[in-house]
Amino acid sequence: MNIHKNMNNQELTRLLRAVEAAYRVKGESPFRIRAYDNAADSVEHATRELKDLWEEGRLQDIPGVGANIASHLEELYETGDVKHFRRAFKNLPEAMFELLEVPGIGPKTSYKLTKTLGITKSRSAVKRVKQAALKGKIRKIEGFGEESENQIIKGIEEFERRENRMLLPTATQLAEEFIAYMTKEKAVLRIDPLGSLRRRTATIGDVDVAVATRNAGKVIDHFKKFPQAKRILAAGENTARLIHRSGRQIDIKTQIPKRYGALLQHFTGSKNHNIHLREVALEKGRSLSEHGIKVGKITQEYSDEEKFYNALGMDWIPPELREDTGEIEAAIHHALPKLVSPNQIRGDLHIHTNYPWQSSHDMGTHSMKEMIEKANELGYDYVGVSDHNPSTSAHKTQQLISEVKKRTEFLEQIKYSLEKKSEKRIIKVLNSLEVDILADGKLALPDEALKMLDYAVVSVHSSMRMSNARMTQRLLKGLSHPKAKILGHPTGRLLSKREGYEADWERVFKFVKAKNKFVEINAWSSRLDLPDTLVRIAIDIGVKLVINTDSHAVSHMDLMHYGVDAARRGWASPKDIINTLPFEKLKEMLLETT
DNA sequence: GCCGTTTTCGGCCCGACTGTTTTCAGTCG
Repeated sequence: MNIHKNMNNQELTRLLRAVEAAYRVKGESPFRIRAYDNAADSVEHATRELKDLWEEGRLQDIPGVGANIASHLEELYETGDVKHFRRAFKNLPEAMFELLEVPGIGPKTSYKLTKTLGITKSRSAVKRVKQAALKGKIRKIEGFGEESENQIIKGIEEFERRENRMLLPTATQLAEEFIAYMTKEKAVLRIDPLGSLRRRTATIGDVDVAVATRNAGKVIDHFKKFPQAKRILAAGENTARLIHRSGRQIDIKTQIPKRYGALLQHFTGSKNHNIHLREVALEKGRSLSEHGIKVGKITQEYSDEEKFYNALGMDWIPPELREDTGEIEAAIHHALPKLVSPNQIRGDLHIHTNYPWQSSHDMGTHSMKEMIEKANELGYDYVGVSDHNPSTSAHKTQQLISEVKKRTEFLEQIKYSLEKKSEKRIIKVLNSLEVDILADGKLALPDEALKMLDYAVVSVHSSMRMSNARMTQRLLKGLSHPKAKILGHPTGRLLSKREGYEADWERVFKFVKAKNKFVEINAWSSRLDLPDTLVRIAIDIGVKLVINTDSHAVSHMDLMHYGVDAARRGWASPKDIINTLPFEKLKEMLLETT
C-alpha cells in the first residue's frame, strides 16, 4: 500500500478501504470495519481536499472522521506514514488489495487467493490469479469449486475491460432501451429506474430497475432473454443481473404491487440515506426493508413510496435529495425545498452558433436563426446568443471592436426579421458572448466591445493549472467587469476526463452575491458544472444561479433537463434560478450594471 | 471507530443470491 504525504482524496479513499479490508480479514469488530467504510465513503464524496482541511485543523468536519482517524491522517500529512495502518496491513500480502478491484472478490477471497497461491507483488496480482484460474488451480483450493473458479475468471475479464462510470444521458438511454424491452412482458405492471439513475447523479455505475409484478418468474424469464445481454450474472426468484453488450451492468428487482413503494424506496438509496432512515425507524421500534415497515412481526405494506415516508413521520423526499445531507431532518419538519422543475425554465442564456468569425474556441454548427427558432419551439420566452469571443491572437483591439459591432448589427437584423415574420409570440433575443477570463483575470475583449453586449458569460478556457489562491483572484477579477454577469461552467471539470480547477468557492460565491452576478449550472452532460454539491453551497450563501445548455447545435438545446437535475440535487428552488423568471424581471437582474 | 432533543457509554441497517458448507459465509447493493 503506497502511503505518502500528498495523498489526495481519491488515494485516501483507497487507503481507508484497504484498512477496512485488512480489518475484515483479521476479524476486527464489525463496527470498527464499518467506521472505516463510512470514513472512506465520506472522503470519496468530500467537496474539499482532506489535506487542505488538515491545514485548517478541520479534519473532523468530515462526517465519519472522528478523533482516531483524524489523528491517523494528521500523522500521514506530517510524516508521510501511519503506524496504525502499517500494523493493520502487517502479515497481509500487499497483492490482496489489488484484487479487491475485481468484481466478486472481496477481502476474504482476496486474502485466501493471494496467500494460497503465494502471490505477493500487487502489480501482477490480477494476472497471476487469472493464470491460476485458467489452469484449474483455484478449484482445488478448499472452499472454492469449479463454479467459483469460473466466476473469478469472468470477474477478472470484466475488470480488464472496465470502463469509467457512464454519464447520466448514457445511462438514461440504456435504461430506456431496457425498459422498452421489459414492458413487452405483460407481467410487468410498473417499471422504474432505481439507484443513482433515479437520484440523477452526474455519473452512473450500474443501471438498476424496479418492476411491479404478480408473476416474478415470468418477468425474470423475460429478463434472461434480453437480446442485448452479453451474459446473465445471476437470476433468483425476485432479482436478477446481467451484463449488457456495452459492458454495463443492469439489475432488476421485482416486487408485488402492494409492496412496490417499499422496493422503490429501498433501492433508490443512497446507502447513507437508507442507513439514516432505518435509524430513525429503529427509534420508533420499526425495521425497514424492501418489503415494507416491520412492527414486531407484522410487515406493513406500501404500494406507493409517499405513504412509506409518511408512515415514518416525514414528507416524501424527492430522490435527488436522498444523500443524507439533511433531507431527512427537513422532511420531518416539513421543510424540504420545492425543487425547480424543467417546465419552469423560460430561457437559455448560453448557446453557440456558426456565426462566421475567427472564434477563440469551437463554434456552433447551426445558424443564429436556427438556434433562435429552436428556442422558440421549446416555448422559451427569451434566449441569449453567446458565441465565443473572437480570437485575441488573430485580431488587434480595434478589429475586436469592429467584429463585435458587426455581429451585433447582424443579430439586430435577425431579431427584426423574426418580429416581422411572427404574428404571435415573439421570443426575446439577447446579445451576449462567452468571453474568456485570461490567465491574469482580464477579459478577452476591450471595454468598447463589451459595452455593446446585453451581458457576457465569462469563463476560463486556458491556464487551468493554477494555485487555488491565484485562480480565486482570477475569477474575482474576471467577474468585476460590469458586463460580466454570468460565470460560465465555473469549475471547468470534464467528467471522467479532468478534475475541475480549485478555487475558494465560498469566496467566489460571496463576491457573486455581493455584486449581483450569477453562477451557471452548465447542463452539458460531461460538465454538469456547477457540480451539485457546490450548487448547494452557493444556494446556502444566497447566490442566484442560471441553468444553461451551452449548446453547440440545435439538438443540444433539448438537454436542459440534465442541468435541472443538477440544480435539484443541490436543493434549488425556482427562486434560486434566474431563468425561471419572466423576461421583464430577468432583464432587470441581468442587464442592470452596478 | 463514530456519535449524541433520551445517551460521553452503549448502541451501531437489512436482505437477496451464490456456491459449496449439510447450516452458512462471502459479496453485493
